[in-house]
Amino acid sequence: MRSRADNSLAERKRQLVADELRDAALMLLATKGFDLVTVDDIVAAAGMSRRTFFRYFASKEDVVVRFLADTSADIITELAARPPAEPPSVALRHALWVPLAACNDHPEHSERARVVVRLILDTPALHARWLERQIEWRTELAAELANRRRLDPHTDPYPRMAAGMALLALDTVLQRWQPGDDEQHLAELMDQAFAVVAPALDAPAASPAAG
Amino acid sequence: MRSRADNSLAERKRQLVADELRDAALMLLATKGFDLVTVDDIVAAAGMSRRTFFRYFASKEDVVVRFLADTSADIITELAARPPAEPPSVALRHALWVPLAACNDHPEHSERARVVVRLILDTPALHARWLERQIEWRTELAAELANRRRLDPHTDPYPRMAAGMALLALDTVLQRWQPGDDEQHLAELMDQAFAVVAPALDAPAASPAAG
DNA sequence: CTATCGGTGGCACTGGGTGTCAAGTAGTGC
DNA sequence: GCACTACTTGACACCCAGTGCCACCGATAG
Repeated sequence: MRSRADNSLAERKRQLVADELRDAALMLLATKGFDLVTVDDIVAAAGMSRRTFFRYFASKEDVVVRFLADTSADIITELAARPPAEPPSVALRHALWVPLAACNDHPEHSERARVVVRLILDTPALHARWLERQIEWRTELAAELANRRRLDPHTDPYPRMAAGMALLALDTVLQRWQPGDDEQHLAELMDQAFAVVAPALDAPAASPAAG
Repeated sequence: MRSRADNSLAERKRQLVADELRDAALMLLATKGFDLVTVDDIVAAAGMSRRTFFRYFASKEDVVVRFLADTSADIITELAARPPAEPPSVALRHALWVPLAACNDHPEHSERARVVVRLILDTPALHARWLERQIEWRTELAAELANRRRLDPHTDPYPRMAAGMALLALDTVLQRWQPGDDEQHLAELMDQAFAVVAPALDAPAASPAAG
């Protein structure tokens, strides 16, 4: 029995089909708008059947959101790899930078990523799915933060809120991402966003009975 | 021509129909789960036609989310009514308390609100719509915060992020809302959540060139 | 050559959501 | 009583997203 994650011929063929569908979908959706493109339009452009599309993507939203989410899955492992003594704001800033750095590695990929970000932020249905995905990251980041500070994630609100603030910073950067921005400008936006939340991220542990 | 917001007989009849649909929907959805109940089930329980349901609610999600969102619409006016000299953390805490206070005014309403909150947090589709609604509040809160501090919301990330942190605090409270909690316990949760974000909310204005 | 296995397409079906139209129900003026 | 108007409702047809099912096809193993 072959694993699903190996590099066999079958697996590469699957990846090829997925890429073809994704490219056709992103091209159509970005140009014509999300709700003006049907799945039939996408599969017609990709030369495949409607049924095949749903074997590779759970929904029409999924093909868009996953394009960004896949590159963002490494933020948790990056946070876990940061030195334990590092202040939370610094560790989180490095972790959240991973997906942006991945985008900037290839300029043409970066440009398409920016267009997809715009599409997501401007389409309510996509924005909702995007936030839904962020909820998962928030939970995982919170678990890692709780582990770092030896806090109980069920009684202490800090880990979950710190993770939420970090993702809020990412959201702010994406919101302000302009067409001409290079990697350095993106880094500046990131620094500005984290400068806002850093006082809360790095604040000493609050007294539990603050009421 | 009559206004849509007046208290005419026709308007009260409309409200009656909307309440009937909402009650039937919430009862079914909360007990059987969101995706195990069809719109046909709801309208059958309410004794109305499928078409009528969609005249009163934009979607199956809408009937659930609006139940909470309607009581939460006043947070912006409350923020605008707070004294200008008040620190952002205090003003926002008071604004975000409005919907929770509205819930606690009537215990039986509060109990149903808690059940609906659970339903939303546990149903991905509903959670996504809920966050989507929060984005609107964030934008309005950000505008009000920018107005308070004489900041340009297009160049300064603070207003939008401060609004996001406040909503993050609300989310944290809702997440930790337990069956037996009275108003005082809810206030404590709120204080704990705002204690985490307060250092960022009330931090002095950062230098624009923080990169 | 055949059995099997993974991928594919066709097809029917459920369910959310919309446009349209005929019918019913008030209120108003005559 | 009658016509006119405004508003609401239900029924029907329709579009589209998403799923279950089955037949088919190509590659590979025996």
